Amino acid sequence: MDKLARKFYTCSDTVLIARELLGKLLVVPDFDGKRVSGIIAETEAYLGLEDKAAHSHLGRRTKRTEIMYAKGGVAYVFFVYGMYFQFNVVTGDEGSPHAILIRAVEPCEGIDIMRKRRGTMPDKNLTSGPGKLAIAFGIDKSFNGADLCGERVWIEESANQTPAEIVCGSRVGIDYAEEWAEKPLRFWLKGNSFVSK
DNA sequence: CAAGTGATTAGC
DNA sequence: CTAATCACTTGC
Repeated sequence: MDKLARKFYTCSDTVLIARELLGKLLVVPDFDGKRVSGIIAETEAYLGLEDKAAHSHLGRRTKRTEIMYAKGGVAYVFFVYGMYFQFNVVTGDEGSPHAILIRAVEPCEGIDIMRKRRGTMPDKNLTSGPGKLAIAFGIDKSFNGADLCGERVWIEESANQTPAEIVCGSRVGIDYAEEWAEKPLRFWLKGNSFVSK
């Protein structure tokens, strides 16, 4: 399967891309070249300047948020709560700081590697949250800025994509964002058991 | 339900 | 410089 092309990330609306990412395959080859992959089951859109929940709200530009201003199709990885990395996809044109947080995936290839990284626990719990999937995929700060058209991490069409209904709701963990906290910018595959709680 | 954990940020 | 906060997870 081919990697999604640059224009997928730059030539449409962030909210639309957040929906389209569902059902696609997130792929990270490990050092052996062995693939670790999962079907994207849950995403959240963060909309640049106006979104009070976004790190780039009001054009805030710091060392951390700098990569959000890059051209779409690169990774934005940040560290939070002293323990967890969050994997985001930057979208839009250069200078437009939009991003999509990948909140959950359904393990596909390399499940043994994921189990090893996450330790003993039910498979249902391997990648059912943004911090968990970063651990399972071995995503850390060094992935920040990685080109999704490169060799480090990418997204491709899923071969046996079973059509599923997409539903939306409010985003989680952003109670500080006032009226933006309730906007329906979180999307997931209906009934998928890997969607975070 | 609450603690843990440390980078990041805003505010002196 | 210091202190508060945080796009979460786990274990009590």
